Amino acid sequence: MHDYLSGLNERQREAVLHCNGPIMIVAGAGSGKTKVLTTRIAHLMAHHKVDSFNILALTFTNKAAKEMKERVEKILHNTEARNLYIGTFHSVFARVLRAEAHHLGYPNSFTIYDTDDAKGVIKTVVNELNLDDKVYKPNVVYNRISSAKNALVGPEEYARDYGIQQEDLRANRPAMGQIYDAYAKRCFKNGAMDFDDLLLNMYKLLKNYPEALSKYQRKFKYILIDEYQDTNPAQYEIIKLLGAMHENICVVGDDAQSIYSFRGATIENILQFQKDYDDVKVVKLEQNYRSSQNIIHVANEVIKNNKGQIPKNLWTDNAEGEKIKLVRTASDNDEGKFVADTIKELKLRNHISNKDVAILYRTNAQSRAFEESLRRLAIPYIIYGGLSFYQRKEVKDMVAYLRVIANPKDEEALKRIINYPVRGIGKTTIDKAVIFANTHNISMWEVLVNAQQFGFKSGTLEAIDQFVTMIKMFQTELPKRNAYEIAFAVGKSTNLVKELFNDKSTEGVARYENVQELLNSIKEFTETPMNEEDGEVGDKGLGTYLQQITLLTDADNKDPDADVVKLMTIHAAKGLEFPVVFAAGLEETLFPSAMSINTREELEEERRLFYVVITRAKQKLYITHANSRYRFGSLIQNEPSRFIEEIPNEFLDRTSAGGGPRNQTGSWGGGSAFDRMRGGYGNSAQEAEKQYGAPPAKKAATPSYIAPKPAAKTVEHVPTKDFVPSDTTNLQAGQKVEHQKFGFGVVDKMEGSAHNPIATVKFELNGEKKIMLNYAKLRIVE
DNA sequence: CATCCAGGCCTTTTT
DNA sequence: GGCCTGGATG
Repeated sequence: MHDYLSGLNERQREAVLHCNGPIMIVAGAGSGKTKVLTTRIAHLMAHHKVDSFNILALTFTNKAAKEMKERVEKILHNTEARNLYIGTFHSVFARVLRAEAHHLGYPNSFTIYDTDDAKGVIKTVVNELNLDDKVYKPNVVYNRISSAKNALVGPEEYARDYGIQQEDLRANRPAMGQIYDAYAKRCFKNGAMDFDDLLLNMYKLLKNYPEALSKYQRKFKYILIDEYQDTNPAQYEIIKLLGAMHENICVVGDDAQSIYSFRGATIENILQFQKDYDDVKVVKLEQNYRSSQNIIHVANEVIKNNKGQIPKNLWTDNAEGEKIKLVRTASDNDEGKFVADTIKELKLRNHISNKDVAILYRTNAQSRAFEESLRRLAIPYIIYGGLSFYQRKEVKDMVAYLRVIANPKDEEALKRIINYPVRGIGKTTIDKAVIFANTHNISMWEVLVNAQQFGFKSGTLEAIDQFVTMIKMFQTELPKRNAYEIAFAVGKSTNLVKELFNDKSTEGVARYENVQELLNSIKEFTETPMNEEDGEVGDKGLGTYLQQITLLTDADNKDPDADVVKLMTIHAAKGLEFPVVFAAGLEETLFPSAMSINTREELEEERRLFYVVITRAKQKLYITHANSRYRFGSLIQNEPSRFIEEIPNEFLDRTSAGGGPRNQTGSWGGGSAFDRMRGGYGNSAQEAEKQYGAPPAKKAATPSYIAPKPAAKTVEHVPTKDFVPSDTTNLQAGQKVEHQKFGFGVVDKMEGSAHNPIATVKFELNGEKKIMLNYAKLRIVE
């Protein structure tokens, strides 16, 4: 008997001990599924002597993957776990595709486009197809293409599908298929895959290249999948192909926690799994080890309102616990204050640490009020979500250089840096280069390399030549140097780092620090040992690094153990647990979202989301909602969420804060926070000021005695019919000139350098203007 | 060619 | 309330 088995309950042990054949573990919230998964992996290795190289575990987030790996290591007391293939679908497939790229015609240093890059490509092709970008908004198009890919519908299938055509026609977007096709072709030409391509191409690889299929089928003898309820059809088909040889597939999921249908996830996968294999073992984990009885009761009551679930009965041995506190506040700011005050109270009286607390909400925009109130009480916090470190402008700029060096076909990256820092290759030149590239069916990079054949002006040509020479220089260094050395050299010779260093504004300093941090991260990457395998390009090279960082999220850079209050969306909180949870913004139109109340399916997903947030809490759960809040800059009134009514009254402890009548303070911490906040609508601002001090200075309002600056209206001038700009190199004071917009005038004086001459012109209709001759077009009249 | 500002548009949720 | 885009301007 292995001692790691002793901590398991009967069902859990059953799931761990089952070795060969398909198994589905229906794991309720907090029922120890990670424990089961990790123990199962450990058991396969320790007991069944399965080689760690032959186990594949797919997770939903990098965080989950990392945790799983660490826990297996802990159980086994050795470093064998390092060889496991554990990662997100996206990162594991990226790794495979890197090794097999040649089959699909991609370079193995293919770029992975994040959402912004992808939308950039969409903008480009919509433009090139002369379509209206108001109709074909990048967001809309991106989502449509993404859904298609997640359902394994390629551009050809898309064009052929009658139903899809009808949908697009009805939506007044008949050219969607055309855009999809152009987009896919452009990405391929750029040597780039978007997130969804990682799935789609993985599927194509396994489907169309039997030798690749059998290679990975033989490699992955055991496959485990976490958060199975959130997989989409593409992922499903890939798993089916990969597992077809051994059928040792273990999926773990909870239909009640399926919250990613907007990403193409479908619960169907759970039902289909049982149909696809004859002898699926099903194990239900129903005992919850996380939460108090009250919390579990409430969760069960809520989810009961959904139709058609896998029947299960989540129960717990834990203590009854406290009631759920339901708190109404007057405004979103009061909600913030209430939460911050309560946290302070809990720390004081209940010895709760910052890190025990999470504030969870439906939309990222809700974080603002909490940030402000936490800052006022000096409670340290961290926000998950929002921009990943690698999506910040300055970091992305630097990364774009590296991308171009690793994959010069990457047009998005190329466009980003070709004139950054400014080197005189402007929009006109870029547009021209792209058009040349399209008409000659070569990459933009190739146009630049052969620029002299395309008739650029000599100045531009020189700038292009310098740029090309620099990139080429780095490319020759590529085989000899590691990612860090290259990155460091890029920072130096582009002056990028220096430029940021010289910017002493607050943001400038932050930007400089971010780039330094980027360099550190690259260094760390090059110094961390990594398991390499035959046939893999897994090296310390730049390409590997770049592919990896695109798949990192914001959460991956944060220390999960830091003693800070955590703020995040409910989606981001999936799989996590906290002693104290604030579920905020339980209001109609916000939660459930106004976008998701039109069909039963949508509403049920919102309810599952509510279920998820409830079951994150171990001991204390607060549900808050505000009477009114700011949205899009204007104040709106919200009814309490319909989900609140689904909680039986006996589990609730109702209170209001920051206005309205006060009921009872309940059994928690004396309620002094409420006493201080009984301000009500009218004076809550003043009350707050007394408590917290004056709010941070707002931008000073324009004093009323200063008249608003009258906009200097330009008197319209219609240029002479055959307006042709003159050569103004030798323009002298006293000459009469015509300006396209300002009309006729006389040159008053000449200043500026020969490089950048500036003429002061007195116009007949528009007064005196300084005209930069390099840019403005003047016709010399006499 | 680059920068600044006004006005439009937005918000689900994420690898 | 904040971000991005596009037009005006030097």
